[in-house]
Amino acid sequence: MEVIDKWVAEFVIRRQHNPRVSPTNLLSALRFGDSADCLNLKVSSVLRDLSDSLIRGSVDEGTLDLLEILEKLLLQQQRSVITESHKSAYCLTAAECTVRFMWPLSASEGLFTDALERVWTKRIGILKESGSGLVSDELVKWESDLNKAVEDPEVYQRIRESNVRYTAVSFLNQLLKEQWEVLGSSSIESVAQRRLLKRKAESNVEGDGVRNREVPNAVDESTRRLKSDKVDNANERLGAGEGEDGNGDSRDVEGVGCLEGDGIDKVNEQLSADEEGAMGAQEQEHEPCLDKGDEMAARELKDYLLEIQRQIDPSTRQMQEPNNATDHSVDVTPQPSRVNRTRTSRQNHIETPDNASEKGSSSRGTWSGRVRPRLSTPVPLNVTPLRKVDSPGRRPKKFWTPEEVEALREGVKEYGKAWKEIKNANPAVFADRTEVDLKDKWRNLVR
DNA sequence: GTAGGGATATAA
DNA sequence: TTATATCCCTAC
Repeated sequence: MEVIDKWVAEFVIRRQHNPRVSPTNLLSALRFGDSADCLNLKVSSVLRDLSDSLIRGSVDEGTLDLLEILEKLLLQQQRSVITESHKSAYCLTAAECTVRFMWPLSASEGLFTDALERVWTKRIGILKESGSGLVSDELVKWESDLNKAVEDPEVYQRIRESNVRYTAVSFLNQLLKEQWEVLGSSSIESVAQRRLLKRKAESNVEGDGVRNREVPNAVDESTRRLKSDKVDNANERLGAGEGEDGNGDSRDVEGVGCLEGDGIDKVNEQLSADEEGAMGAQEQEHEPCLDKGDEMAARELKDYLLEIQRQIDPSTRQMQEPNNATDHSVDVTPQPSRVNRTRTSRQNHIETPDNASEKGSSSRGTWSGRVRPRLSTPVPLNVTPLRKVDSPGRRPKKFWTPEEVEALREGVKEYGKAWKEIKNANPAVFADRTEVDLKDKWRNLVR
């Protein structure tokens, strides 16, 4: 069952931000060891935490912790070269952790010198002693400039007015994109894709008896690696899309990368493309290696996860709503089998309560071409709420984006605490914010 | 229009 | 239970 445990953990960690699931806690709860075969899982966990931090708009010393942990994990994976995006993300995040305390007009006031000591002298001092690859020339230059800022008001002002946060977020996003691509698709999704491809191939054989011979695609390769890994449990590796040299196949990355793109929808696109051809010869050769029981269990687990997610997780449903303010939202809505849907319905489909219930009703039939495990239909409780929960008069909670925070800081610098003027000066940025929101946020920022 | 306290939701 | 972020209400 250990294999299935890992598949589920990997799948849950890699899916869209879920405030109910902490990747770190999940790994701890499932009590995976520190063996090398769990490294990909741990890397996924750190990337998920980083991604969640960015979704929350957090670029802080917790981000530095995650970047340091990521470096250690990558080194354990024998990836001896730390990428430039990793170095730059760390450098700019460290800078942001200091610059954020530069709001007083001079270095002698506020918490700037405290932050300088905490982040650069202590934290980065330890990094230097350990010979960390995160200590770059850029980092050393920033350290020098920030130390100069303590004595030189001009340097202080120059750094104070720079938009470090934006650059830090850009590098963090770049780092996440690169690392997710290296990890490739999750094990469960790889097996699910392969199963669907196989079914399609079988139907082609039954239909016309002619098979096109085609070079096995990245999905096949992922599955092959997964299956061979299963045979050799001691060396089992997750992240089936990763190549032997750590560089994922480009087609795999683009078509099957499951997180920061369109998730499962991209998987379907990959399937769509592959379905135009037929299964390659190697596909047949590898088939006997995978235990049927595990294969079916993996598929059922995936179905369960998606269904449970859709049925009981309001936060996820909110993520799936169109026009969500969060750019990072990923559509993980289970798509009906291509056999049962048209291209236009897929391309033009917009999630609404009506068609959501329509999907619910279809759960009694087949999904992805097979019988889906039944879940009892949730019955709304007919009780009087003890207190209001998001009453009609209350706006939905909307977290501040880095752009809004930056605009607010700039506004305070220019107009002081004239919230109305700040809002009017940035009508586009603060379109969804009242002047009271600005005041509340500023109160929160200076706490 | 702004400040401050309270209510609510969520994560640790 | 506590801390934090966001939203709401009300006094000035």
